[in-house]
Amino acid sequence: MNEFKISAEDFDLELTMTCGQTFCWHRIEGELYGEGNSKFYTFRNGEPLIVEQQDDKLQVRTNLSEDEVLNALGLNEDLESVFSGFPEDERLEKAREELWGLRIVQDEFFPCLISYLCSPQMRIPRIKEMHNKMAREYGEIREVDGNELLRFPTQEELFEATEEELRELGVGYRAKYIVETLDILQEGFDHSELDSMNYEDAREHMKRLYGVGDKVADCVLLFSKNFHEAYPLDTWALQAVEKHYPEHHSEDYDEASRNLRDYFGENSGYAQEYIFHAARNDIIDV
DNA sequence: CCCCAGGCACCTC
DNA sequence: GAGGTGCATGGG
Repeated sequence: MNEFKISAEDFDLELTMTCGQTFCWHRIEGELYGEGNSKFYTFRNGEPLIVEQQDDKLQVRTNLSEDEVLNALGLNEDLESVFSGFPEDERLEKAREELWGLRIVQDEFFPCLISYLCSPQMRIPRIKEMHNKMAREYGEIREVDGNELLRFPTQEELFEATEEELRELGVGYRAKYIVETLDILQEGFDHSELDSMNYEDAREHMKRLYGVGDKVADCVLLFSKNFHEAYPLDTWALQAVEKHYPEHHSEDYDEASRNLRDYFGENSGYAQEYIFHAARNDIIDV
């Protein structure tokens, strides 16, 4: 594997990996949502990618290109200009101070989708457990530098899983979401078609997948398809909106989503991440 | 034992 | 299209 450094200003690797947006990255030595070192890995196109932060540089081991690494970590984005595009906003400003360096990753579509299919009525650490169990059972354990790295299964590999087997892994009623969605994917659902769509069409297209509603569609579009205007509205996010942005709140998902995208603009997904994480960490109250 | 968790599909009306 | 309901599993 190649080894190189890339500059990573305005970037907090630890925060980005552990804030709950991604289930596709893993901590080497330790649990992702627990204690451990500050070295993380994932796979892209079956290639391992290992990253460690050293101040404002990243130490990288991979055969992927530097561009692919930058893209995976959301580093090909100027964080300052993302924030300068937001309206003046007290809570966002506070979240910015506390969480500066948090970036939106770009995971691979398939593992991202399957993780979020598991997310309904589930706590974040347990979604991660499910992701890891599927990786162990249907993916690959690859040894790199004496570490056992988990590669999530490909679409074809996971297609072999039955609903019953998945239930035995503990994913509950979400097993049906996974097998039904895999059928639709195998029948020719091509996620690259999303790339040429506008956001609202893309969200509707995503909802053709079984188990994908507005919220899951938004997460997958935001964290794997570069739709930074997507503003995932889960129970936390919606509570925060109701309390702090009552003028944008609505019980209707589409309406609230439109209000928030109108208010925060083309990078409203970044606003969501900062506000969501701040709310969950008592930086701003809900 | 009860409650709820980063919702969703499906059924009424 | 709006509103109600069942859903697997584990932890508080």
